[in-house]
Amino acid sequence: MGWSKHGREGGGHRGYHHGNLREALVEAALRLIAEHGPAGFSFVEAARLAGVSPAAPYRHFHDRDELLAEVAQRGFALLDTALVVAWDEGRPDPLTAFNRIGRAYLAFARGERAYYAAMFEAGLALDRYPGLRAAGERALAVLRQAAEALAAKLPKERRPPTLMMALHIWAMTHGIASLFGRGDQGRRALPMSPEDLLEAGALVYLQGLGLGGPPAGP
Amino acid sequence: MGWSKHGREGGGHRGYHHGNLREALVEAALRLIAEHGPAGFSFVEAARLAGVSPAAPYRHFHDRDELLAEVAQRGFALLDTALVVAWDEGRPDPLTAFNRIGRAYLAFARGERAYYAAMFEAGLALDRYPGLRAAGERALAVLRQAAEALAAKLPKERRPPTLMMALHIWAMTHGIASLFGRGDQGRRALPMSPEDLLEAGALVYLQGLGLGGPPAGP
DNA sequence: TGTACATCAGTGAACGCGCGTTCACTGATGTAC
DNA sequence: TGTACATCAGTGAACGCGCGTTCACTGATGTAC
Repeated sequence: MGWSKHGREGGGHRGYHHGNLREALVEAALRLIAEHGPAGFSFVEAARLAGVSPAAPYRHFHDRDELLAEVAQRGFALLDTALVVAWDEGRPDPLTAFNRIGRAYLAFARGERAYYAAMFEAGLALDRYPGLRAAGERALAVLRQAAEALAAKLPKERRPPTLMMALHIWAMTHGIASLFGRGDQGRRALPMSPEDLLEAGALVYLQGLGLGGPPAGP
Repeated sequence: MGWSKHGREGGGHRGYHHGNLREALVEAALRLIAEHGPAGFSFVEAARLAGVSPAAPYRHFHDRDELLAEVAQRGFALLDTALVVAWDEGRPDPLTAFNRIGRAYLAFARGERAYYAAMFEAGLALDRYPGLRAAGERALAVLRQAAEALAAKLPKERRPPTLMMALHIWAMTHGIASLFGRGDQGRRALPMSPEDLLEAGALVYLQGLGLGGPPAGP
Protein backbone atom coordinates (compact mmCIF):
# COMPACT_ATOMS: atom_id res chain seq x y z
CA MET A 1 0.00 0.00 0.00
CA GLY A 2 0.99 3.60 0.14
CA TRP A 3 0.83 4.77 -3.43
CA SER A 4 -2.93 4.78 -3.59
CA LYS A 5 -3.84 8.45 -3.59
CA HIS A 6 -5.29 8.74 -7.07
CA GLY A 7 -5.81 12.19 -8.48
CA ARG A 8 -9.54 12.42 -8.71
CA GLU A 9 -10.40 8.78 -8.97
CA GLY A 10 -13.31 8.95 -6.59
CA GLY A 11 -14.84 11.88 -8.44
CA GLY A 12 -15.91 9.72 -11.39
CA HIS A 13 -15.61 11.30 -14.84
CA ARG A 14 -12.67 13.39 -15.84
CA GLY A 15 -12.61 15.70 -18.81
CA TYR A 16 -10.40 15.63 -21.80
CA HIS A 17 -7.48 16.58 -19.60
CA HIS A 18 -6.48 14.16 -16.97
CA GLY A 19 -5.24 16.73 -14.53
CA ASN A 20 -2.49 14.71 -12.93
CA LEU A 21 -1.36 12.19 -15.46
CA ARG A 22 2.26 12.23 -14.45
CA GLU A 23 1.43 11.11 -10.96
CA ALA A 24 -1.08 8.58 -12.20
CA LEU A 25 1.54 7.04 -14.46
CA VAL A 26 4.03 6.73 -11.66
CA GLU A 27 1.42 5.03 -9.52
CA ALA A 28 0.46 2.72 -12.34
CA ALA A 29 4.11 1.84 -12.89
CA LEU A 30 4.48 0.98 -9.22
CA ARG A 31 1.51 -1.31 -9.36
CA LEU A 32 2.72 -3.04 -12.47
CA ILE A 33 6.27 -3.45 -11.19
CA ALA A 34 4.96 -4.87 -7.94
CA GLU A 35 2.95 -7.42 -9.88
CA HIS A 36 5.22 -8.37 -12.74
CA GLY A 37 8.66 -7.11 -11.87
CA PRO A 38 10.49 -4.24 -13.56
CA ALA A 39 10.82 -6.21 -16.77
CA GLY A 40 7.12 -6.95 -17.02
CA PHE A 41 6.14 -3.34 -16.84
CA SER A 42 4.93 -1.77 -20.05
CA PHE A 43 4.30 1.80 -21.05
CA VAL A 44 1.11 0.88 -22.82
CA GLU A 45 -0.32 -0.89 -19.83
CA ALA A 46 0.61 1.95 -17.52
CA ALA A 47 -1.38 4.25 -19.79
CA ARG A 48 -4.29 1.86 -19.73
CA LEU A 49 -4.20 1.71 -15.96
CA ALA A 50 -4.23 5.49 -15.82
CA GLY A 51 -7.24 5.45 -18.11
CA VAL A 52 -5.56 7.21 -20.96
CA SER A 53 -4.58 6.52 -24.57
CA PRO A 54 -1.22 4.85 -25.23
CA ALA A 55 0.18 8.02 -26.73
CA ALA A 56 -0.57 10.23 -23.75
CA PRO A 57 2.42 9.23 -21.58
CA TYR A 58 4.76 10.70 -24.16
CA ARG A 59 3.63 14.15 -23.07
CA HIS A 60 5.28 13.48 -19.72
CA PHE A 61 8.12 11.06 -20.26
CA HIS A 62 10.51 10.78 -23.10
CA ASP A 63 10.22 7.01 -23.07
CA ARG A 64 9.58 3.95 -20.98
CA ASP A 65 12.96 4.06 -19.23
CA GLU A 66 12.48 7.64 -18.16
CA LEU A 67 9.35 6.68 -16.26
CA LEU A 68 11.22 3.79 -14.68
CA ALA A 69 14.01 6.14 -13.67
CA GLU A 70 11.50 8.52 -12.14
CA VAL A 71 10.11 5.69 -10.04
CA ALA A 72 13.59 4.68 -8.95
CA GLN A 73 14.52 8.23 -8.08
CA ARG A 74 11.42 8.68 -5.95
CA GLY A 75 12.26 5.38 -4.32
CA PHE A 76 15.65 6.68 -3.28
CA ALA A 77 14.04 9.80 -1.91
CA LEU A 78 11.61 7.71 0.11
CA LEU A 79 14.36 5.47 1.37
CA ASP A 80 16.39 8.52 2.27
CA THR A 81 13.52 9.93 4.30
CA ALA A 82 12.86 6.59 5.98
CA LEU A 83 16.50 6.30 6.99
CA VAL A 84 16.64 9.86 8.27
CA VAL A 85 13.56 9.23 10.36
CA ALA A 86 14.99 5.96 11.65
CA TRP A 87 18.27 7.58 12.55
CA ASP A 88 16.47 10.36 14.38
CA GLU A 89 19.74 12.16 14.93
CA GLY A 90 21.12 9.28 16.88
CA ARG A 91 18.60 9.29 19.68
CA PRO A 92 18.56 7.91 22.26
CA ASP A 93 22.04 6.62 21.53
CA PRO A 94 23.92 5.98 18.28
CA LEU A 95 23.89 2.21 18.54
CA THR A 96 20.15 1.95 19.02
CA ALA A 97 19.52 4.44 16.25
CA PHE A 98 21.94 2.62 14.03
CA ASN A 99 20.08 -0.64 14.41
CA ARG A 100 16.88 1.17 13.61
CA ILE A 101 18.39 2.24 10.31
CA GLY A 102 19.09 -1.34 9.38
CA ARG A 103 15.59 -2.39 10.19
CA ALA A 104 14.19 0.51 8.22
CA TYR A 105 16.18 -0.57 5.18
CA LEU A 106 14.88 -4.10 5.44
CA ALA A 107 11.35 -2.86 5.95
CA PHE A 108 11.68 -0.74 2.84
CA ALA A 109 12.92 -3.64 0.77
CA ARG A 110 10.07 -5.79 1.93
CA GLY A 111 7.27 -3.25 2.02
CA GLU A 112 8.08 -1.22 -1.05
CA ARG A 113 9.07 -3.96 -3.39
CA ALA A 114 8.20 -2.01 -6.48
CA TYR A 115 10.43 0.90 -5.56
CA TYR A 116 13.18 -1.44 -4.48
CA ALA A 117 13.01 -3.33 -7.75
CA ALA A 118 13.10 -0.15 -9.79
CA MET A 119 16.06 1.10 -7.80
CA PHE A 120 18.20 -2.00 -7.83
CA GLU A 121 16.91 -4.50 -10.33
CA ALA A 122 15.82 -2.50 -13.32
CA GLY A 123 19.35 -2.25 -14.67
CA LEU A 124 19.05 1.46 -15.38
CA ALA A 125 22.21 3.09 -16.61
CA LEU A 126 23.12 5.46 -13.79
CA ASP A 127 25.02 7.76 -16.13
CA ARG A 128 21.93 8.51 -18.16
CA TYR A 129 19.98 9.66 -15.15
CA PRO A 130 22.16 11.91 -13.03
CA GLY A 131 19.28 12.70 -10.70
CA LEU A 132 19.05 9.05 -9.93
CA ARG A 133 22.66 8.72 -8.95
CA ALA A 134 22.41 11.83 -6.81
CA ALA A 135 19.34 10.50 -5.02
CA GLY A 136 21.17 7.27 -4.30
CA GLU A 137 24.09 9.15 -2.86
CA ARG A 138 21.85 11.18 -0.59
CA ALA A 139 20.51 7.96 0.89
CA LEU A 140 24.05 6.72 1.46
CA ALA A 141 24.85 9.98 3.22
CA VAL A 142 22.56 9.01 6.09
CA LEU A 143 24.52 5.84 6.64
CA ARG A 144 27.67 7.83 6.57
CA GLN A 145 26.39 10.23 9.13
CA ALA A 146 25.48 7.36 11.42
CA ALA A 147 28.91 5.82 10.92
CA GLU A 148 30.45 9.13 11.84
CA ALA A 149 28.50 9.34 15.07
CA LEU A 150 29.44 5.80 16.00
CA ALA A 151 33.08 6.28 15.17
CA ALA A 152 33.16 9.43 17.25
CA LYS A 153 33.10 7.23 20.32
CA LEU A 154 36.53 5.96 19.50
CA PRO A 155 39.74 7.79 20.23
CA LYS A 156 40.82 9.66 17.12
CA GLU A 157 43.72 7.44 16.21
CA ARG A 158 41.52 4.35 16.09
CA ARG A 159 38.68 5.78 14.01
CA PRO A 160 38.06 3.95 10.76
CA PRO A 161 37.22 5.85 7.56
CA THR A 162 33.50 6.52 7.86
CA LEU A 163 32.84 6.09 4.17
CA MET A 164 34.24 2.60 4.39
CA MET A 165 32.12 1.84 7.41
CA ALA A 166 29.03 3.10 5.63
CA LEU A 167 29.78 0.99 2.57
CA HIS A 168 30.30 -2.15 4.63
CA ILE A 169 27.05 -1.66 6.43
CA TRP A 170 25.22 -0.81 3.24
CA ALA A 171 26.58 -3.91 1.57
CA MET A 172 25.63 -6.26 4.36
CA THR A 173 22.20 -4.76 4.69
CA HIS A 174 21.60 -4.76 0.99
CA GLY A 175 22.88 -8.30 0.73
CA ILE A 176 20.54 -9.54 3.41
CA ALA A 177 17.63 -7.67 1.88
CA SER A 178 18.34 -9.02 -1.60
CA LEU A 179 19.04 -12.60 -0.61
CA PHE A 180 16.57 -13.15 2.20
CA GLY A 181 14.43 -10.17 2.86
CA ARG A 182 12.18 -9.62 -0.11
CA GLY A 183 8.59 -10.62 -0.59
CA ASP A 184 7.75 -14.26 -1.10
CA GLN A 185 9.14 -14.64 -4.60
CA GLY A 186 12.61 -16.09 -4.78
CA ARG A 187 12.99 -16.08 -1.06
CA ARG A 188 15.46 -18.39 0.62
CA ALA A 189 14.75 -20.19 3.85
CA LEU A 190 16.44 -18.80 6.93
CA PRO A 191 16.79 -20.05 10.49
CA MET A 192 16.20 -16.51 11.76
CA SER A 193 14.53 -13.32 10.66
CA PRO A 194 16.49 -11.01 8.34
CA GLU A 195 16.25 -8.39 11.04
CA ASP A 196 17.93 -10.58 13.62
CA LEU A 197 20.53 -11.70 11.15
CA LEU A 198 21.38 -8.12 10.32
CA GLU A 199 21.45 -6.96 13.90
CA ALA A 200 23.80 -9.75 14.85
CA GLY A 201 26.02 -9.00 11.87
CA ALA A 202 26.16 -5.31 12.63
CA LEU A 203 26.98 -6.06 16.23
CA VAL A 204 29.91 -8.27 15.29
CA TYR A 205 31.12 -5.71 12.80
CA LEU A 206 31.03 -2.86 15.29
CA GLN A 207 32.71 -5.07 17.84
CA GLY A 208 35.45 -5.58 15.33
CA LEU A 209 35.98 -1.86 15.20
CA GLY A 210 36.28 -1.73 18.94
CA LEU A 211 32.75 -0.41 19.36
CA GLY A 212 29.63 -2.01 20.71
CA GLY A 213 28.59 -3.67 23.93
CA PRO A 214 30.65 -5.89 26.20
CA PRO A 215 33.95 -7.12 24.79
CA ALA A 216 33.98 -10.43 22.99
CA GLY A 217 36.21 -12.36 25.33
CA PRO A 218 35.71 -13.37 28.94
CA MET B 1 34.51 -15.63 -22.73
CA GLY B 2 34.25 -19.06 -21.33
CA TRP B 3 31.12 -20.48 -22.86
CA SER B 4 32.37 -20.57 -26.40
CA LYS B 5 32.84 -24.23 -27.11
CA HIS B 6 30.19 -24.71 -29.76
CA GLY B 7 29.21 -28.23 -30.65
CA ARG B 8 30.41 -28.55 -34.18
CA GLU B 9 30.41 -24.93 -35.21
CA GLY B 10 33.76 -25.05 -36.95
CA GLY B 11 32.76 -28.10 -38.91
CA GLY B 12 30.39 -26.12 -41.11
CA HIS B 13 27.19 -27.88 -42.11
CA ARG B 14 25.24 -29.93 -39.71
CA GLY B 15 22.55 -32.33 -40.70
CA TYR B 16 18.92 -32.34 -39.88
CA HIS B 17 19.82 -33.14 -36.31
CA HIS B 18 21.78 -30.61 -34.41
CA GLY B 19 23.55 -33.09 -32.21
CA ASN B 20 23.92 -30.92 -29.15
CA LEU B 21 21.11 -28.46 -29.20
CA ARG B 22 20.58 -28.38 -25.48
CA GLU B 23 24.11 -27.17 -24.92
CA ALA B 24 23.89 -24.74 -27.80
CA LEU B 25 20.75 -23.21 -26.34
CA VAL B 26 22.34 -22.74 -22.95
CA GLU B 27 25.28 -21.04 -24.57
CA ALA B 28 23.02 -18.84 -26.64
CA ALA B 29 21.07 -17.88 -23.54
CA LEU B 30 24.28 -16.89 -21.80
CA ARG B 31 25.27 -14.69 -24.66
CA LEU B 32 21.90 -13.03 -24.82
CA ILE B 33 21.66 -12.49 -21.09
CA ALA B 34 25.13 -10.99 -21.05
CA GLU B 35 24.08 -8.58 -23.76
CA HIS B 36 20.54 -7.66 -22.85
CA GLY B 37 20.00 -8.82 -19.30
CA PRO B 38 17.81 -11.69 -18.18
CA ALA B 39 14.66 -9.81 -19.20
CA GLY B 40 15.89 -9.16 -22.72
CA PHE B 41 16.53 -12.79 -23.42
CA SER B 42 14.09 -14.49 -25.74
CA PHE B 43 13.50 -18.11 -26.58
CA VAL B 44 13.12 -17.34 -30.26
CA GLU B 45 16.39 -15.50 -30.45
CA ALA B 46 18.19 -18.24 -28.58
CA ALA B 47 16.94 -20.66 -31.22
CA ARG B 48 18.10 -18.33 -33.96
CA LEU B 49 21.53 -18.07 -32.37
CA ALA B 50 21.74 -21.82 -32.22
CA GLY B 51 20.84 -21.95 -35.90
CA VAL B 52 17.62 -23.77 -35.40
CA SER B 53 13.91 -23.17 -35.97
CA PRO B 54 11.92 -21.45 -33.21
CA ALA B 55 10.05 -24.64 -32.40
CA ALA B 56 13.13 -26.75 -31.82
CA PRO B 57 13.91 -25.60 -28.27
CA TYR B 58 10.65 -27.10 -27.09
CA ARG B 59 12.17 -30.53 -27.56
CA HIS B 60 14.59 -29.72 -24.76
CA PHE B 61 12.92 -27.24 -22.43
CA HIS B 62 9.36 -27.01 -21.36
CA ASP B 63 9.42 -23.25 -21.75
CA ARG B 64 11.53 -20.14 -21.60
CA ASP B 65 11.82 -20.11 -17.83
CA GLU B 66 13.06 -23.65 -17.71
CA LEU B 67 16.01 -22.70 -19.87
CA LEU B 68 16.68 -19.73 -17.64
CA ALA B 69 16.58 -21.97 -14.59
CA GLU B 70 19.02 -24.36 -16.23
CA VAL B 71 21.42 -21.50 -16.77
CA ALA B 72 21.04 -20.37 -13.18
CA GLN B 73 21.59 -23.87 -11.88
CA ARG B 74 24.75 -24.30 -13.87
CA GLY B 75 25.84 -20.93 -12.58
CA PHE B 76 25.51 -22.13 -9.01
CA ALA B 77 27.47 -25.23 -9.84
CA LEU B 78 30.24 -23.14 -11.37
CA LEU B 79 30.27 -20.79 -8.43
CA ASP B 80 30.39 -23.75 -6.11
CA THR B 81 33.40 -25.15 -7.91
CA ALA B 82 35.13 -21.78 -7.97
CA LEU B 83 34.63 -21.37 -4.25
CA VAL B 84 35.86 -24.86 -3.49
CA VAL B 85 38.96 -24.24 -5.53
CA ALA B 86 39.50 -20.89 -3.84
CA TRP B 87 39.09 -22.41 -0.41
CA ASP B 88 41.57 -25.16 -1.22
CA GLU B 89 40.81 -26.86 2.06
CA GLY B 90 41.98 -23.86 3.97
CA ARG B 91 45.56 -23.83 2.74
CA PRO B 92 47.94 -22.37 3.68
CA ASP B 93 45.84 -21.03 6.54
CA PRO B 94 42.11 -20.48 6.98
CA LEU B 95 42.24 -16.69 6.92
CA THR B 96 44.15 -16.51 3.66
CA ALA B 97 41.91 -19.11 2.11
CA PHE B 98 38.87 -17.31 3.38
CA ASN B 99 39.88 -14.09 1.71
CA ARG B 100 40.44 -16.01 -1.50
CA ILE B 101 36.84 -17.16 -1.37
CA GLY B 102 35.61 -13.59 -1.19
CA ARG B 103 37.72 -12.60 -4.14
CA ALA B 104 36.50 -15.60 -6.10
CA TYR B 105 32.91 -14.59 -5.49
CA LEU B 106 33.57 -11.07 -6.71
CA ALA B 107 35.46 -12.39 -9.71
CA PHE B 108 32.53 -14.60 -10.55
CA ALA B 109 30.05 -11.74 -10.31
CA ARG B 110 32.19 -9.62 -12.57
CA GLY B 111 33.44 -12.24 -14.99
CA GLU B 112 30.32 -14.35 -15.39
CA ARG B 113 27.74 -11.65 -15.49
CA ALA B 114 25.26 -13.73 -17.42
CA TYR B 115 25.32 -16.55 -14.92
CA TYR B 116 25.18 -14.13 -12.06
CA ALA B 117 22.20 -12.33 -13.55
CA ALA B 118 20.34 -15.58 -14.15
CA MET B 119 21.06 -16.69 -10.61
CA PHE B 120 20.12 -13.55 -8.77
CA GLU B 121 18.25 -11.17 -11.01
CA ALA B 122 15.97 -13.30 -13.11
CA GLY B 123 13.38 -13.52 -10.38
CA LEU B 124 12.91 -17.24 -10.81
CA ALA B 125 10.59 -18.86 -8.31
CA LEU B 126 12.88 -21.11 -6.30
CA ASP B 127 10.05 -23.46 -5.38
CA ARG B 128 9.38 -24.31 -8.97
CA TYR B 129 12.95 -25.41 -9.57
CA PRO B 130 14.12 -27.52 -6.66
CA GLY B 131 17.39 -28.33 -8.36
CA LEU B 132 18.11 -24.64 -8.41
CA ARG B 133 17.59 -24.19 -4.72
CA ALA B 134 19.74 -27.24 -4.00
CA ALA B 135 22.55 -25.91 -6.16
CA GLY B 136 22.41 -22.63 -4.31
CA GLU B 137 22.67 -24.39 -1.01
CA ARG B 138 25.67 -26.39 -2.11
CA ALA B 139 27.48 -23.15 -2.89
CA LEU B 140 26.59 -21.81 0.52
CA ALA B 141 27.98 -24.96 2.09
CA VAL B 142 31.48 -23.96 1.07
CA LEU B 143 31.14 -20.71 2.96
CA ARG B 144 29.91 -22.65 5.90
CA GLN B 145 32.83 -24.97 5.81
CA ALA B 146 35.20 -22.05 5.77
CA ALA B 147 33.37 -20.45 8.67
CA GLU B 148 33.72 -23.69 10.56
CA ALA B 149 37.44 -23.81 10.05
CA LEU B 150 37.85 -20.23 11.15
CA ALA B 151 35.67 -20.65 14.19
CA ALA B 152 37.64 -23.70 15.20
CA LYS B 153 40.42 -21.38 16.25
CA LEU B 154 38.28 -20.06 19.03
CA PRO B 155 37.73 -21.78 22.36
CA LYS B 156 34.52 -23.76 22.21
CA GLU B 157 32.46 -21.51 24.41
CA ARG B 158 33.11 -18.50 22.23
CA ARG B 159 32.36 -20.08 18.87
CA PRO B 160 29.59 -18.38 16.96
CA PRO B 161 27.02 -20.42 15.00
CA THR B 162 28.76 -21.15 11.73
CA LEU B 163 25.61 -20.88 9.66
CA MET B 164 25.18 -17.35 10.89
CA MET B 165 28.80 -16.54 10.10
CA ALA B 166 28.37 -17.93 6.63
CA LEU B 167 25.22 -15.92 6.03
CA HIS B 168 26.82 -12.70 7.20
CA ILE B 169 29.75 -13.19 4.94
CA TRP B 170 27.59 -14.19 2.03
CA ALA B 171 25.42 -11.12 2.53
CA MET B 172 28.32 -8.71 2.66
CA THR B 173 30.01 -10.27 -0.31
CA HIS B 174 26.84 -10.41 -2.31
CA GLY B 175 26.00 -6.85 -1.36
CA ILE B 176 29.36 -5.57 -2.52
CA ALA B 177 29.15 -7.56 -5.71
CA SER B 178 25.65 -6.32 -6.47
CA LEU B 179 26.19 -2.70 -5.59
CA PHE B 180 29.72 -2.10 -6.79
CA GLY B 181 31.24 -5.10 -8.38
CA ARG B 182 29.43 -5.81 -11.60
CA GLY B 183 30.32 -4.90 -15.12
CA ASP B 184 30.11 -1.31 -16.23
CA GLN B 185 26.33 -1.02 -16.33
CA GLY B 186 24.78 0.53 -13.26
CA ARG B 187 28.04 0.63 -11.45
CA ARG B 188 28.59 3.05 -8.61
CA ALA B 189 31.78 4.94 -8.06
CA LEU B 190 33.99 3.70 -5.27
CA PRO B 191 37.11 5.06 -3.60
CA MET B 192 38.58 1.55 -3.51
CA SER B 193 38.30 -1.72 -5.35
CA PRO B 194 35.46 -4.02 -4.38
CA GLU B 195 38.09 -6.56 -3.43
CA ASP B 196 39.75 -4.25 -0.97
CA LEU B 197 36.43 -3.15 0.42
CA LEU B 198 35.43 -6.74 1.02
CA GLU B 199 38.71 -7.76 2.51
CA ALA B 200 38.59 -4.87 4.96
CA GLY B 201 35.01 -5.68 5.86
CA ALA B 202 35.74 -9.34 6.42
CA LEU B 203 38.72 -8.45 8.57
CA VAL B 204 36.64 -6.21 10.79
CA TYR B 205 33.94 -8.82 11.03
CA LEU B 206 36.33 -11.56 12.04
CA GLN B 207 37.96 -9.24 14.50
CA GLY B 208 34.55 -8.74 16.01
CA LEU B 209 34.32 -12.46 16.59
CA GLY B 210 37.64 -12.44 18.34
CA LEU B 211 39.44 -13.83 15.31
CA GLY B 212 41.89 -12.23 12.96
CA GLY B 213 45.19 -10.44 13.26
CA PRO B 214 46.38 -8.10 15.99
CA PRO B 215 43.75 -6.97 18.49
CA ALA B 216 41.86 -3.75 17.82
CA GLY B 217 43.24 -1.75 20.72
CA PRO B 218 46.73 -0.29 21.19
C1' DT C 1 -17.09 40.92 -18.48
C1' DG C 2 -16.31 39.22 -23.20
C1' DT C 3 -13.80 37.72 -27.05
C1' DA C 4 -9.72 36.01 -29.91
C1' DC C 5 -6.19 33.26 -29.87
C1' DA C 6 -2.00 30.52 -28.41
C1' DT C 7 -0.70 26.77 -25.91
C1' DC C 8 -1.18 22.60 -23.87
C1' DA C 9 -2.58 17.79 -22.94
C1' DG C 10 -5.05 14.68 -24.57
C1' DT C 11 -7.11 11.25 -28.74
C1' DG C 12 -7.32 7.21 -31.64
C1' DA C 13 -5.80 4.92 -35.45
C1' DA C 14 -2.02 3.00 -37.41
C1' DC C 15 2.80 1.06 -38.21
C1' DG C 16 6.03 -2.62 -37.97
C1' DC C 17 8.00 -5.82 -34.87
C1' DG C 18 9.34 -9.79 -32.23
C1' DC C 19 7.56 -12.87 -29.16
C1' DG C 20 5.84 -17.55 -27.29
C1' DT C 21 3.67 -21.33 -28.69
C1' DT C 22 1.10 -24.91 -31.74
C1' DC C 23 0.75 -27.93 -35.45
C1' DA C 24 1.19 -31.46 -38.84
C1' DC C 25 5.14 -32.77 -40.97
C1' DT C 26 9.72 -35.14 -42.22
C1' DG C 27 14.43 -36.51 -42.24
C1' DA C 28 17.87 -39.04 -39.46
C1' DT C 29 19.09 -42.44 -36.17
C1' DG C 30 18.94 -46.68 -33.75
C1' DT C 31 17.20 -51.39 -33.03
C1' DA C 32 15.21 -56.12 -33.87
C1' DC C 33 15.47 -59.84 -36.46
C1' DT D 1 25.08 -57.72 -43.75
C1' DG D 2 20.43 -56.13 -44.95
C1' DT D 3 15.85 -54.70 -44.24
C1' DA D 4 11.60 -52.91 -41.70
C1' DC D 5 10.20 -50.09 -38.56
C1' DA D 6 9.84 -47.21 -34.23
C1' DT D 7 11.56 -43.32 -32.20
C1' DC D 8 13.56 -39.10 -31.99
C1' DA D 9 14.87 -34.31 -33.09
C1' DG D 10 14.29 -31.35 -36.11
C1' DT D 11 11.20 -28.12 -39.81
C1' DG D 12 8.56 -24.18 -41.33
C1' DA D 13 4.43 -21.96 -41.54
C1' DA D 14 1.09 -19.97 -38.93
C1' DC D 15 -1.60 -17.97 -34.91
C1' DG D 16 -2.77 -14.21 -31.97
C1' DC D 17 -0.80 -10.88 -28.99
C1' DG D 18 0.99 -6.82 -26.86
C1' DC D 19 4.46 -3.67 -27.35
C1' DG D 20 6.76 1.05 -28.33
C1' DT D 21 6.25 4.74 -30.98
C1' DT D 22 4.43 8.19 -34.64
C1' DC D 23 1.09 11.09 -36.56
C1' DA D 24 -2.28 14.48 -37.66
C1' DC D 25 -5.83 15.74 -34.94
C1' DT D 26 -8.90 18.14 -31.31
C1' DG D 27 -10.86 19.60 -27.05
C1' DA D 28 -9.77 22.32 -22.85
C1' DT D 29 -7.35 25.88 -20.53
C1' DG D 30 -5.14 30.19 -19.82
C1' DT D 31 -3.97 34.90 -21.29
C1' DA D 32 -4.09 39.56 -23.56
C1' DC D 33 -6.66 43.18 -24.49
